[in-house]
Amino acid sequence: MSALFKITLPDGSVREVAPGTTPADIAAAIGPGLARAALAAKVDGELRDLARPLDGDATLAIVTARDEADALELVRHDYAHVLAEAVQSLYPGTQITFGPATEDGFYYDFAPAPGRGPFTEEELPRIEEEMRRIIAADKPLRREVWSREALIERWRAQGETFKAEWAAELPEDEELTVYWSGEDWLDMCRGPHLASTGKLDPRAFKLTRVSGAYWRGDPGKPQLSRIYGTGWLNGKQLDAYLHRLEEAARRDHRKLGQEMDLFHLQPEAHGSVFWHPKGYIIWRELEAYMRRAIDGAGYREVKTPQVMDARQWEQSGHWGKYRENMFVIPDEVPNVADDGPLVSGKADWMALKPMNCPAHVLIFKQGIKSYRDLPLRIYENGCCHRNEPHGALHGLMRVRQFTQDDAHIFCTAAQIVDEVRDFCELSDRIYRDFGFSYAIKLALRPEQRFGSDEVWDLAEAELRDAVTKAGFATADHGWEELPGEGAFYAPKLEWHLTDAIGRTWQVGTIQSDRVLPERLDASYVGEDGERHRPIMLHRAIFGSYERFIGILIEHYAGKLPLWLAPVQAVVATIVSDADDYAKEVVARLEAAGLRAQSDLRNEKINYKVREHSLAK
RNA sequence: GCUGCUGUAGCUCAGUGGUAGAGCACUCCCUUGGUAAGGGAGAGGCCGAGAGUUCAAUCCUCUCCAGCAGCACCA
Repeated sequence: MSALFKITLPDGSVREVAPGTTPADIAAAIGPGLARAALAAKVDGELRDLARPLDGDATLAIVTARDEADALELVRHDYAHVLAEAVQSLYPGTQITFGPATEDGFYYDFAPAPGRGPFTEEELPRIEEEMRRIIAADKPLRREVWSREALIERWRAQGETFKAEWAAELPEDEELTVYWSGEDWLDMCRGPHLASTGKLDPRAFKLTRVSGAYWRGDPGKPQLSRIYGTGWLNGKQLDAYLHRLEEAARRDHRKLGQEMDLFHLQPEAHGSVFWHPKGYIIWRELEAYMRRAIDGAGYREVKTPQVMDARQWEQSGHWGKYRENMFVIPDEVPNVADDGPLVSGKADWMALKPMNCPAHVLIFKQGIKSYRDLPLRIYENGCCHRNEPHGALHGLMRVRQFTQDDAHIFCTAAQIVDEVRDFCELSDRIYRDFGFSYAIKLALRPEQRFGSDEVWDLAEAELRDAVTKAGFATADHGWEELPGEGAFYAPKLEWHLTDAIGRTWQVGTIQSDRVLPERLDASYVGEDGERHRPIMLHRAIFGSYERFIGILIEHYAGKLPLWLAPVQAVVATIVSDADDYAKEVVARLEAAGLRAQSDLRNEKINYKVREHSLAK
C-alpha cells in the first residue's frame, strides 16, 4: 500500500490523501460550494487540471473566479480551444495551429482549407454560435499523455501538417499532452483546462476581428488566418471591456486631433505631421517645459546636422543593420533635365539622421575631454527620420519624422549608478506631473548580443542597483525584470506609463552603452593621464514629442485645459517663478484658441496637484 | 513589407454601367431674450491615381498610392 500524500492547503491545514486523489476530490471534501466554484488547482504554485491526480506531497490551492488573473488565463485558453473546435466543425479541411490567451482575450491561428481565403468578419457570428453550442454541450475536457510518435502519426493522418511539424520539434524532455473535448475532438496542449466546456460563460466572449499572422511569427513562413476574440469570466466583465474599447475610440488622438484642429497628415508627406497653430502651441509648451527641466538637471542643449555622410553611419554600425530604413540622398545637386526626371550624379551618399547618438559622440570628440568634464550631459530636441515599414505608421504614435527629447550622458563606470538614479528621479517627477502612473522594467540580455557575459552581468547589476538606490525597484512601482528583452548592445530600463483608461505606453528609456564609444573612438584623459573609453548613457523621457502629445491627447481625452495643471505643477517643482510661468502658459494657450472639445467640456475635471508640488 | 478591408463635397456617410446626393459645417438674407435655435437662398466634388474591358465607368478588371485593423518591425 502506497503512503498517503500530505497536502497543505492555503490556510495551513494539512490533509492526508491517498494516491489517485484529485484536487477536485479535495474541493468536494471541503465543501460543495467550493466544488462548484472550482476552476482549476494550483499545485506547488503550478496551475493544473482539477481532475489530474496528485502525485506527491504538495501545497494546494483551489482556483476560483476570485483568483481573477489565473481564472482569466484559464477561460481564455479554453475559449481558444472552443474556437478551434468550432471552426473545424464548420469548415472541414481547416488546419489548426496555435491559439493562446492574450491580454484581453484569445486568438487562434488557422490555415484555411485549400481553395478558400482567410476568414472574414462576416463569418464570425456563425462561428460564435457554434462556440455557444459547444459550450452548451458541456463537453468534458480530458487530459492524456501521448508519445511523440503517436502524436505525429495522429496529426499526419488528420492532415494537420503544422501540428505535426510542431510535435516533431517539441523538446525531448517535455511530456506531450493532448486534451480531448468530449470524445470527438482533440488538440495538443500543455494545459491546464477547465473540467468541461460548460464552465465557460456563453455570454462572456465575443469574436472581435480577423487578421493575418505568420506561422511562428516568421515573415518567411506561410501566413495564417487569425481569429481574435475577447473572453471574460462573466457577461458583466465583457460589457465593461467593450465599453472601454468605445472609450478608447472616443479618445483616439487622430480623431480628436482633427476635430480640435491640432494637426493633420496627408499622403504627400505620409508619416510626417503637419502641425496646426493650436497643436504646435502644445509642442512649444512641452519644449519650453522640458528645457527648464533639463537645464535644472545639468544638461547642455545642442543642435546637430540633419544630414550626414553615409560613411558616418557605416562606422557607427547603423548602416549595416538599418540601411533599409534610412532615407538616403545623393551628395550632389541632381541633374535635372528641362522636362526630364531627376537623375542623380555620382555615387556619394548622404543619409538623414535616424538617431542623434553618433552626432553627440562627434561633439564629445571635439577637443580633448578630461575626467573632470564627466559626467557630460548632452541634450537635443533631435529631429530624426526613419523610413518605417508602411504598415507600422499610426497617427502621431508611429511616424517617419519625429523629434526625440534625446540626451547622452558620457561618464565613467563609477558614475553610472548616480546618473541612472538621478534620471529615475527626474523621470518620476515629470511623469507624475503630467498625471501618469508608471512601471519601471529592466530589459535583460537578449540571446543574440555583443559583449561578454561578465560585461552583461556588470551592466545589468548597475541598472538594478541604481533603481534600487532611487527607491523604485519595488512591486508597487511596477518593478519587473524582462529576460531577453534588452538591446543587442546593452540592457535597458524602460518606463511604461499607464493612462486614464488603463492602457500602457512605453516611453522613457535609459541604457548604458560601451559599444558606440568604442566604434567611434571616443575617449577622455583620466586622472592617471591615460586615455579611457567613456560610457554612454542613452536616455529619453518623452521618447518623441509627436508620440507624447498623442498619448497626452488620449490620456486627457481632449480636455486640453487640464493639461495646464501638470505643466503648472511641474514648473512649481523646478523654478521659483512658477505662478507667473503658469499664468503665461495659460495665456498663450488660450490666445491660440485652444479649448476643450465641446462634447467633453462639461465632464468633471478632477486633477489634483501633487503634494510635493504644493509643498515647494 | 505581409493578410484583410477601405478611399464619393471641409467632416460623417448614402448611391448608380450613361459623368452624383443627404446631414453637419461654410457664405448671404430673415426670424429669435436664451449657451451645437428656426426659416430661406447659395457656394462647394475630373466619385484616390493610372491602364484595361465597354458605344459608355465613380460603379467591372489590373497596377499603383494612401488610410484602417492585425502581423512582423521599432537602432
